[in-house]
Amino acid sequence: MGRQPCCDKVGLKKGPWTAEEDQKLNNFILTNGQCCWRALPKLAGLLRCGKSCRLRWTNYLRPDLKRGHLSEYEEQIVIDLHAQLGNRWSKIASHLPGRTDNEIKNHWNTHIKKKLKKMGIDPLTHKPLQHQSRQDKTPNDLPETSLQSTITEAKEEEKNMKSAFLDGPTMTVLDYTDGVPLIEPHEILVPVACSEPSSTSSSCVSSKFLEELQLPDFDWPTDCNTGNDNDENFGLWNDDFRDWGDLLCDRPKLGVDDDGPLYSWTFI
DNA sequence: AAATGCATCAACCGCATTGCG
DNA sequence: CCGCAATGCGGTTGATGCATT
Repeated sequence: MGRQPCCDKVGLKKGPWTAEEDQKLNNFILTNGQCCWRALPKLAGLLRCGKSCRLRWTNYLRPDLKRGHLSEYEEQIVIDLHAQLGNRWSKIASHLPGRTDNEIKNHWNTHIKKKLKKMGIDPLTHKPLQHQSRQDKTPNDLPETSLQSTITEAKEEEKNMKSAFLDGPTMTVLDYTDGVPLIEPHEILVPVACSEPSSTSSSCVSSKFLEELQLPDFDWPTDCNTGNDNDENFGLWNDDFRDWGDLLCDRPKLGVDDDGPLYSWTFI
């Protein structure tokens, strides 16, 4: 016996919503508020299932929704949060007022993923692609019996990475969620080098890190280090290393969720 | 101008989680 | 504590429009 369908689908409409349906849903919710989604279609005179109505409302009709593409600033927040939370889109969306989980998920898959790959960063792990050759293997590529040794190898590799980064930025991987490392803010260690804490020259710091990391050759966007939060074109490294104090002890807090405070951080 | 490929995003599907009796 | 219903969430699909050949 299979699972019961979420709603009686016989006679229910599917596919794109019409303007008339939108109006009915909108009017009903604005008049009555969001109540039981399952009963709503009938009450609002819609031939849709409750789930479909909820989705349409949360992703499209809600009056507080922002329209248009995510700004560079929002994109940076998404990247930071994804590094900490993984594919928990609703959690990520909760930190971006007016944006929906669906919208962020779509934007991630169509834009940010490509952007990160282009920059030599694995969008899944947020690590430089150079270190991903082994991890790129899917479980299907490996015999089941090698699982334990794979874990050991992964740990070994993590250790090696730490050593490799000894003179550069160091990150301790505490845990993984959906293949994404979770780190604590205090675990992000950056060497005191090159720049005075008060220095505004983030490019100096970043370029030194890049040299030391010996990343594969690729063209870094020229607008990566404009060092101006108001700059529409600021890139991944923008301002993140302007103030060493921030990195070493007091990273900007994005918010708080069930798991504790969320901090903005950038992996180099 | 037509065919094809690609990118985008709204919407669907099914599993997970939550709340309630 | 258990079972069921309702809701939430993330992965995936498919329609659409634009770009390229």
